[in-house]
Amino acid sequence: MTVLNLKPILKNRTLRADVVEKLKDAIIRGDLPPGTKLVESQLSSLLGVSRGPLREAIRQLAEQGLIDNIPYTGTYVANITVQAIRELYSFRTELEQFAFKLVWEQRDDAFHDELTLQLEKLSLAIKSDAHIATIFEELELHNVVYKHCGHELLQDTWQRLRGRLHLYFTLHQKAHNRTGPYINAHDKYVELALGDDLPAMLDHITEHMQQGYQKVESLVSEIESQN
Amino acid sequence: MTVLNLKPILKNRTLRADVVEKLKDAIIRGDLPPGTKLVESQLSSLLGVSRGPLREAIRQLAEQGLIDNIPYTGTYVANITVQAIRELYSFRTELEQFAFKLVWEQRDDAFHDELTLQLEKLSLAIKSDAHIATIFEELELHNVVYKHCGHELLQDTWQRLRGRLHLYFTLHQKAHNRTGPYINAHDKYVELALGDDLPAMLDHITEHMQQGYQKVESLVSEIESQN
DNA sequence: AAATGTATAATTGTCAACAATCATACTGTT
DNA sequence: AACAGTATGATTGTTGACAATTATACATTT
Repeated sequence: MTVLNLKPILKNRTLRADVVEKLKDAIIRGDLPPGTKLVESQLSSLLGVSRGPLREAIRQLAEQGLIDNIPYTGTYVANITVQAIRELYSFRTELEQFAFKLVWEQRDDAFHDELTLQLEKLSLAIKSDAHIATIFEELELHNVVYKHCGHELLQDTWQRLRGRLHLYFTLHQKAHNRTGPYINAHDKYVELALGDDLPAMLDHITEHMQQGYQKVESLVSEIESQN
Repeated sequence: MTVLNLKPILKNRTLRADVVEKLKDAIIRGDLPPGTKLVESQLSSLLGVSRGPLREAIRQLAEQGLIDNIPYTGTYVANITVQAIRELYSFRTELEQFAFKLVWEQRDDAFHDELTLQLEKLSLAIKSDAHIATIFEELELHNVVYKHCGHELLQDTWQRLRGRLHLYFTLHQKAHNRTGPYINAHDKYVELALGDDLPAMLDHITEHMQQGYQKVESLVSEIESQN
């Protein structure tokens, strides 16, 4: 052999998986706003793929809740509703409290280091006014906790939420040209996460999520005024 | 018009949806045991459908976690692991506690009636030794709570868990020829659910789930002994 | 005999044509 | 003019054929 073929390892090997990734990114980044109709023939030619794999990708994303499909009628980027945002934040609160209860007794050096590193990355992104990066790094910070729980079901559930959360952050950022978290919003979070007071951590999560909700609340009122 | 055409309302109108339903049922009822390889050509001819819709159905079920798909290799009914069962029960505890916190202040007559009715159905199924029906009715009982929360995200998450839970119950029943819940196991549950003591209800859920886990624990040890 | 390489068969991935359904614009009727 | 009915076009659903990949069995080499 001449060279190692790393493609199977580094790249998604099926067109379907590529399409899922690309579509998900496009939605999350706001390139395909909520409500956009996704016409199969257009999308398939745009992505250079036939309709077969595209349709399979659509099934996956529909199951993830990022798009809505109505048989014989069409596929649409999932609409944002006030209820959906509220539900996301209340559910996320429960999920993350559960995550901390699980992770608390098995926190180790790796957990400490990753959390600290991720906080630095987030701070840097905020300071640099790198809005898109800021959204990503904030989600990555919370992801550290879920990753260390050793609870696959919780992890999967979090991943499903993460996509929609990312979308809300992006839309909010686009609408107001300012990103979500303020500079010190996560300092106390990490401090408590590495401390000894679990009840205090759980309380802070409730508070943290409410603050997060406050920030996207302007998005909520805009949606409400559209009716 | 001669007669109302109710087909579009009562029936899934796409082959894909039919296949999803049929495959899900077959897995949940234990007709396709965990680990079974699902060969597309075989399944499609068995179901009288071409491979297109079948593959789309596979994407949906894979996203729901009922089957595992390895590109270019094959699709398998998801294997049961000890970890998966433990995770399911711990996660379910959190989920149902959240559900009761949500529903508590908005319980009404409909909630009361449905819960009572469902308890009767469950009791009848148990008394009649209707094992398959018993599994269904027990899940339906818990479903009443989720239905009344008005929280779609929670509801969706519960539905995803429900399939796997149903499968575990079925496998346990098949292995030991006895069904899960004992005759009075849900009496206290419903009594507390209709009462005034939320903390007591939450505590009972923890206990209830632990009892449920005890019942399928024999399934766990069997799986473990297979290694 | 064990390990390596190769050919074959089985299976999955992809595609393009065809059928079924829906939405729109148009026509005709009251 | 408003409404119902109809025809047309666009879009989704379905199918069978073809390409790419993998796994198995077999042959070859050490």
